[in-house]
Amino acid sequence: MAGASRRGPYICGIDAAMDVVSGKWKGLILWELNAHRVRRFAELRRGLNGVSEKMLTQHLREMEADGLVHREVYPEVPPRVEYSLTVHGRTLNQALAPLGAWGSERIQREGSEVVDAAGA
Amino acid sequence: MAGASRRGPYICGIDAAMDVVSGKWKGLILWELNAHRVRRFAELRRGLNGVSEKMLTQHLREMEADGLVHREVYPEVPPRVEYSLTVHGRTLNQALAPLGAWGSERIQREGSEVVDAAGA
DNA sequence: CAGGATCCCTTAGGATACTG
DNA sequence: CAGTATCCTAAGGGATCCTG
Repeated sequence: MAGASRRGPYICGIDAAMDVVSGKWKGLILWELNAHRVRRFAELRRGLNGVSEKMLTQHLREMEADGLVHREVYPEVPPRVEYSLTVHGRTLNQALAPLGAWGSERIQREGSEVVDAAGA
Repeated sequence: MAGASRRGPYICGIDAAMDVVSGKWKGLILWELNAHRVRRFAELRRGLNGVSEKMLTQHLREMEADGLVHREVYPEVPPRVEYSLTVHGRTLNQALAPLGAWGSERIQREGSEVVDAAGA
């Protein structure tokens, strides 16, 4: 599968986590599913403004394979599929929180000087 | 510049943080510099087994531009350059810690069943 | 509605050779 | 030693069309 996770031998935890999170929309999908608990395909598409059907499907499938997302199919017509986070998805979201905070701070001070506390 | 950070408008903190961390070796560089405090180019290369000179330079330059890494050049011969983390680099490392822990746990249970606590 | 299939473009990543 | 320059491949991402 194209774009699937490596699942290869990892050097460290960051490595393994990044492997699972890398992908243009995965962070947002996590965010969306965490905020709404349950979302349908079309709802997610609207939430992730600009994502193509292919990419959304692909990311969703990878995240499902990685055990982050649960996919519930209702055998109805018209078809209905609901996505939600698994417990792993939720713990990942929590682990991501500090990083999100760091990023937010970074956005705040965008443009200000960059400190240097290197060797000095 | 190829592979440079977007620095574009970010949707959320995760987005901004991921932008700065994405890159095959950045996590490891952060790790190396955090562990050793100061590293020379060749030392980093050895630490990051398999990285090419080009990629190491490229990543280092991007991280420098992002204010994560400090580059100290000693005008000697033979040339000597020392890399270290800035305070931003160190806080990023701290923000990354929970994610690293999550990834480590994930590696541990590799192969075990993937829980499903979705809609149920 | 949800998504599979296909084609195409852009980007990340890497090998190698050369230089201050 | 610490890069820079160049070339190449692989993977990520996306548009569009088609189907259960």
